[in-house]
Amino acid sequence: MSKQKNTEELILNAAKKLFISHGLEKTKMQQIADEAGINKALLHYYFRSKDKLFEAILEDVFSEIAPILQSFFGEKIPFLEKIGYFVETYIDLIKKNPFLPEFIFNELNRSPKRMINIMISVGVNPQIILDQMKQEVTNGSIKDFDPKQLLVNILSLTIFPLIAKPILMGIMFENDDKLFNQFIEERKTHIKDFISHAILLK
Amino acid sequence: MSKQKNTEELILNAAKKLFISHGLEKTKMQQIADEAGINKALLHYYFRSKDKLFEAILEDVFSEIAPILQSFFGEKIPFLEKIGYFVETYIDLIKKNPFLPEFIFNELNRSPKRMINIMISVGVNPQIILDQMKQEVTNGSIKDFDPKQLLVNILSLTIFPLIAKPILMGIMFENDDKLFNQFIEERKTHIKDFISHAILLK
DNA sequence: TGTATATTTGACCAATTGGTTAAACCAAAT
DNA sequence: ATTTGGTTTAACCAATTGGTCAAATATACA
Repeated sequence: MSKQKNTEELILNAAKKLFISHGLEKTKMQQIADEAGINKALLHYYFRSKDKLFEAILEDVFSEIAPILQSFFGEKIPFLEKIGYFVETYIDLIKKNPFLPEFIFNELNRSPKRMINIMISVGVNPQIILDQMKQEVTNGSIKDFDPKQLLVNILSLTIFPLIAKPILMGIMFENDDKLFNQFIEERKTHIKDFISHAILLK
Repeated sequence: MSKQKNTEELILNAAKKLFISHGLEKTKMQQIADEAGINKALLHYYFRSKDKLFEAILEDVFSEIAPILQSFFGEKIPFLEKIGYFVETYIDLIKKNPFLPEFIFNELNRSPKRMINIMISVGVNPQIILDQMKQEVTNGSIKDFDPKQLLVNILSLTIFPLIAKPILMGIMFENDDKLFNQFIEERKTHIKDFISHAILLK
């Protein structure tokens, strides 16, 4: 079977797999060709250069992440629910794509401007959620913390442990993947609890 | 002037500057030689290979960070003070060496085992601070959160914003360095406040 | 001064890598 | 069957890069 799919898709799949797990510079055009089972020149035939191919992958990856970011930054659901939902969907996304955090982080430092543009084009606009937090403060439902600090706290608590997986694994979980996964799973509720205790006015 | 210092130090300084700001693979031996004002072959004369040279820099960098980690993970000072001290010294360290987080993070993903060994050899042992937290819980001075979650929270809140500087700058601070620095400076007290509110029993 | 030892240099090498090109292949239309 | 157009391939190229080496230079020592 697998009568041979669309060659372009063959390339995209191979490139995605390798770019995400090894990054831009460590992934060689020859590797992508091998992974796709085709000739190297074909890569240049379909996509002009390595950079163009990489960019195609970037867009593809971000179209996957976009909905999560949009619901977090944009939708008008209650604040604490929003946090819980964000933590949960983000963690699940990373579980399915373990190399995503490193990939995004590397790309972010390689060309920040491009990434920021993608973020913005995908609907990331902190103003809405910042306003929402200010509202909650004047409501008297949460303590008077700087909304920007609060926003960064949420992102930190959610994203950092996944980025720092290797070091945490080595130092706190004896390199046991199961233990680490359980820890992350528990985090889904812990982060919401922790933030609730920190900001809720009794 | 500059009668020419010890050649070895010349190399180490040049290599440190370039490795830290551009990473291992993007830094070329020729660049290091140019930066040091010497011939490329001399690099191989003093340090056998690029890897050996890089390792020397790694050790150097970590000897700078070691004291901070040791006082956080090791010393027996009161818990909240410890957090405040850690946040403050860590942020100040990064302000002096802006490329350190990216450098460490990259190296961490490049060869986690080596980094973990360095960490351990430098005195990072989470058991002590975890025990300290358990103690505080049984004391009844802080709420009954899982100490591991708490530890990761502290690290996340402190380290993540510095790692994520480019994206935060672009999305929340209009790429204004001054604004961002002020935000980070305020974080020194905010993190301690935030954690206090979250874990302290009234 | 002459000689051994350590340092420095320029030229060179082999491997890797992104990219190019001319020719071969193949399916559909004439 | 032949032409035509897109597709695929093998061979090749130029640039980069970590590393080597023999010769040159400086330094110390007798």
